[in-house]
Amino acid sequence: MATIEHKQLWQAVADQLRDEILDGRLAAGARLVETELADRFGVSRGPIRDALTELARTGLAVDLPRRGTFVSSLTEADLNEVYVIRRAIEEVAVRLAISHATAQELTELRVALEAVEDAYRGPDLAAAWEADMEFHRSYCRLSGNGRLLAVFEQLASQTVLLMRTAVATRASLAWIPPVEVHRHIADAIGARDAQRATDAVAAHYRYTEERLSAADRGRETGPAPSAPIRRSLAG
Amino acid sequence: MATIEHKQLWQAVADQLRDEILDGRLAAGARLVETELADRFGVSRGPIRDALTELARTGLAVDLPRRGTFVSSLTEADLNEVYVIRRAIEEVAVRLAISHATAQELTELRVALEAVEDAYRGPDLAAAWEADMEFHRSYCRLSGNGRLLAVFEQLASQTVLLMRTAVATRASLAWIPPVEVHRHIADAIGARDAQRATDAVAAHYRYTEERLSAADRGRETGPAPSAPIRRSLAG
DNA sequence: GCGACGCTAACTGTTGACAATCGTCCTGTC
DNA sequence: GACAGGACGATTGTCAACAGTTAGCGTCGC
Repeated sequence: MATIEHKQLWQAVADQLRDEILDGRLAAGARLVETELADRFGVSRGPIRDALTELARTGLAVDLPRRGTFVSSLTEADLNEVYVIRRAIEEVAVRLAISHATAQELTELRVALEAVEDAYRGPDLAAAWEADMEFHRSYCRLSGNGRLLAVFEQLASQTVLLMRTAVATRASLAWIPPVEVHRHIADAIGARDAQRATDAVAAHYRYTEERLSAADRGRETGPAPSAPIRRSLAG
Repeated sequence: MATIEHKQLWQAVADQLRDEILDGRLAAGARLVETELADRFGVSRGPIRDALTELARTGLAVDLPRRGTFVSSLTEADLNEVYVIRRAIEEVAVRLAISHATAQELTELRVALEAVEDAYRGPDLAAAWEADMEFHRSYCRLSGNGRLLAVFEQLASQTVLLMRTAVATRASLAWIPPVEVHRHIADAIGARDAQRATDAVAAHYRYTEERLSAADRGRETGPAPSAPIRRSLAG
């Protein structure tokens, strides 16, 4: 059923820019000038504009009217916002997935889980995060609720960006890969135990918060307080 | 603090189209042709395109590449999707609002509640729905989570559209205004009782589902069941 | 020396035109 | 009579240019 995607220009541009933002080549706060990008990609400003609105839609960029588009500078507060919503919708997602996913569909969850565990064993953190997101995406997809999946997608790309900045200031995060929490979620869904699955999701996010707090305590002794990231454009 | 809004053209167009979709002048499935709209609004196709992508983003229209944009035809399944997510995020929203909204901010909730009750007493269903959405929007705003509010906004406009189509096929809905459920939510938040507030939101959505099921049963046997408590859809 | 004003450069918002693609109608054939 | 194929029309995707606005910088007045 793989329909050939006649990719629009703006999609190709958006994909490219998304990658560059997520792997840090485009730093937070960087300005995305339409004319520059148009030159660089060899297309006119139209598709560039479409790509930038797409990035703004997914939260990777912010669009200030008449002023330009900038790579998002996400902060601690943003991280909390994202996790609060992800937890809420994923708790629902696992329940929905349990109630109407076929046994065959549930196997793809285990595949995704193993990919996560493998990836976190490796050295490439960015790849691990992608696998991580793909695992969560799996059961959001299996929920059968397209809008839920869409909300998740938005938050997923922001999550990766947030992890980047979090690790940048708190290197210790990289040493505590979140593996068991994912296995618990997969197990509970596999057993079609709704209550346990919900709890497992909740536990996942409690664990994540705990990791962040622990890393924070470690950071308090060192430099870099969190304040000055905001409004890098005014300075 | 009222900063002057230099409204972009596409925003004005999007607002206008949104109104027309929500009050039914633009029927579900209607085609939105860029050149036509450009003529009608006296602007070029650029801002029209932006407006259409905005409508697509909020779910009021769907964009088929190379084919055009159409007013969304939302179905029963969409209604379920929307309500599932709204329930999930609103349960969180009330808890957040309780934990960090000032007493003064909570008063705006009561104002919104009274607006809802007044509106449902009147004959204008569309206005009642808007007031209804504004009530829910209040505590989503008070949650302090901007992304949560953004997700709500998307779903809110779809909700209004869904109610339109639901009433079109099940007139009996108009006779059962959902008033008490809102008061329970407001009361629980006002008392800063997180558990009761969460339960009240859950009850709200159970009640809504019940109303829809009841209307469905009424529809299966024949048109309009009796026992009217309150009157009148559009008079 | 410090703050306010005005100028300049750069960029976005908007426009109209061109080109590629899709749906539709008509025709011809099986 | 139904279906495949081709031409036409309509509509979107893309492009290049114009106009208005914003930020930065220098200059003037105090």
